[in-house]
Amino acid sequence: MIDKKQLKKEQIIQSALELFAAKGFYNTTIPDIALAVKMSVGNMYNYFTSKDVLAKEIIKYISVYLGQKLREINEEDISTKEKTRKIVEIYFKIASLKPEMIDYFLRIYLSNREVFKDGCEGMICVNEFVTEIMIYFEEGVKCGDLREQDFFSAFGLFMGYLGGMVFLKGENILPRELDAYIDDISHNIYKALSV
Amino acid sequence: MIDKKQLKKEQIIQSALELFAAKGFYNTTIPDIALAVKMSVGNMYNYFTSKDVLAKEIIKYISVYLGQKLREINEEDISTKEKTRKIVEIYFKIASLKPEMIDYFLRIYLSNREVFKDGCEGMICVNEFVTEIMIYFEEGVKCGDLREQDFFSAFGLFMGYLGGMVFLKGENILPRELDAYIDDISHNIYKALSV
Amino acid sequence: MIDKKQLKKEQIIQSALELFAAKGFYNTTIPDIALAVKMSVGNMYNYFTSKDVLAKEIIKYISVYLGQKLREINEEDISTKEKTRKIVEIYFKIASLKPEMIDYFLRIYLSNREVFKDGCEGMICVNEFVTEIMIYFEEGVKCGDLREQDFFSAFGLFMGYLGGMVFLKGENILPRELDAYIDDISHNIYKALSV
Amino acid sequence: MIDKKQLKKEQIIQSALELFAAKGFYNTTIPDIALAVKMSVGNMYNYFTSKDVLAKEIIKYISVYLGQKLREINEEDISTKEKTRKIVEIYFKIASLKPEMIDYFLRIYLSNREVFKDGCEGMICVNEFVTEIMIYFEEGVKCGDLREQDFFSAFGLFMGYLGGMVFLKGENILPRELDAYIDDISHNIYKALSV
DNA sequence: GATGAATGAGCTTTCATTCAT
DNA sequence: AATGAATGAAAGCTCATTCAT
Repeated sequence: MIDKKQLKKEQIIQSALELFAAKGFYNTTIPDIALAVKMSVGNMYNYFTSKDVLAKEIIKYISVYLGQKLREINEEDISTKEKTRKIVEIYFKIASLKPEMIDYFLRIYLSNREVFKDGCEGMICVNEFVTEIMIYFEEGVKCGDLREQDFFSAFGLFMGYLGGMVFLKGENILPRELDAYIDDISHNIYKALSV
Repeated sequence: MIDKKQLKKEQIIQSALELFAAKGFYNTTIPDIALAVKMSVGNMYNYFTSKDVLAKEIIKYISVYLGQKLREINEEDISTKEKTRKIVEIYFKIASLKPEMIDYFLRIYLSNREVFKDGCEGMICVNEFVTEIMIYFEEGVKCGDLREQDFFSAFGLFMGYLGGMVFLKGENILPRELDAYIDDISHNIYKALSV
Repeated sequence: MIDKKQLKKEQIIQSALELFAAKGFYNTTIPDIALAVKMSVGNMYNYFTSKDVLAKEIIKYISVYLGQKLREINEEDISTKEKTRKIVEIYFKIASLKPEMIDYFLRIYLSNREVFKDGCEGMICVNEFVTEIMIYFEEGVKCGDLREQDFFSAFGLFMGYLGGMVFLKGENILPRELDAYIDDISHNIYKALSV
Repeated sequence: MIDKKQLKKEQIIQSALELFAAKGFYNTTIPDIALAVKMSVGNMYNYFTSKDVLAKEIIKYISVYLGQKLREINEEDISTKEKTRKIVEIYFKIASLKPEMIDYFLRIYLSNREVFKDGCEGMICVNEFVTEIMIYFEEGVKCGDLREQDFFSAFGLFMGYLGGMVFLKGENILPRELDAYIDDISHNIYKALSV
């Protein structure tokens, strides 16, 4: 019983995620989502008390997903340089295979402050994801690979860079596929952060 | 006479820019803007044929403004390293003094594709700005300071990084002022891009 | 359930028909209609996707209604002369008892081309009605009562004449009631069309 | 001086007539008309105190024009039968050469009661035109060609028929040109009205 | 849990008319 | 006479949310 409800919830999250990422938060209506999940509009509200709440649950869902992927890399016994590359790889892989996730992160979560204002202050809703980047960075520093510096500067570099590239890709501005940039980008990042 | 109309237009652009950046495109209404310019709703449409058109004029206005600032740096007779630092400085300075400009760029222009779809394809509406970054990069390569690589990879690094930092600042996540990061960031960028 | 929705739809059609006929298409607002049906504005759009669509459904509704009345006359086993008179009679009867129908036909449907342009090309939306006039005419020709001539010439005479009279009545120009003209008019029409 | 103003007025009437006939009363704006006359919106109001007043002046202008054409026929020394034909001919000729006039009559004047309600009661604004039809009819009766009957019945036949044909033509429903129907129609009308 | 009709506030846009110049 | 910026009321339509069933 309880599992069934959880399952429905995740179906809604997945469909809403795709629609929000594709059309934007304000251009996606609850009826749109209900249609996609093949559920009545009214019933949607038995699972999420409002559109905003749904949006917040989605970003948490994404954070957990991405955090999990990063954790797997962090747990590997490889050099910081290799980790750096693997993170770039997985980020671009997700951007290719599940573009709605990265898109949601960049275009919905980062850009609609008013929606996430209450309940996602600071990094509450992307906690799992940020934590893994933090671990990557701190371990890199600890083992002497990375230069000690303000974490946020490193975080901004890493995430801003990757996000920027996905943005450019989304605008059809990049002349090549994302994968083609993996070498350049991981090289640049490691070069910037290393001692 | 003709000047007066142009002046009013710029007043609208400035007010709308602030409101859009502060509250988002869909949460800013034409009546909101009209109120801010002390003008009737109907009269707004004598200056801009639609809300979308206004949004597009704003991004062009910003692009010209930022482009001009960057051009001044590009025209200085200084090393690439110094230019890199000056660009970071000016970007953060604008983000502090006219935060609505960078916010508009990041949260309105980059995130509401549907609004800018027609008329701002590719980089049409941010042309002036991008061009200057391109000049910075190509001259850096030419004089042997920067490593030759795909421009977009370099562009993504530079702009993604700076944008990311402003985002973090906007979320009140950064423990220090933006200025405090200038050293780290310009160092990181130059290190990443240099030969 | 399904019947209930259909019923509401017809209530809207009836109320809108009356309002459009009385005040014109552009002077009747959706709020006006909603008020008349005691329904919220928003809910109106659960029944008709736009004001134009509503207008088109109304003309089809009228066409079916009038067509049905004419079919009953066509199916009677009487002379063409008698049929002619009965058609004039029923037309004037409807113009008296349900004046909104004829008014809608003459003043809304015929006069607002732009509204009916898409979806009511040619005679699509008044098909049932025109068909019966065609049957009346062709049978009259076949049995030797009516002169063979271009159908549209006969149609224009019949419908233009009746419409013209209702117009004059509507303008309070006619000195007598419509019924008082039945003899003259059916005589004139039959005289004009007969061999 | 006074002539110049009168001239401008007629230019406005002509342009407005075309626009109203083509796009309808409510879809033609004062700016539209001003543009067509190459005059400022504000100045329009020095010639006509309101859009409604303009519409009324136009119908009077048309009535005078059509009345004049009919008077010429009425003054000819020909049989009623020939007059009937000539009236049909001139009506169709105008419908071909100056379609905006007949269209205005049928689609603007007859269909937008609310606009002409005050100031064009009864037949005030189409007086010249109706008068000539009346003269045609009464002279026809006097000389023994036409059957004595209620004038409005005859008027409705004549005008309803001709208007109906032009309507059908306007809807692209008629398979042939209007001229091709002149024989049939004048025959039908004369047959209907003659003794 | 499930349905979808119902609500109503709110949005963008239009336009006849006015008025300062 | 002439201009066209300015006004502001009102329109069509949307949509998050509620609620009777």
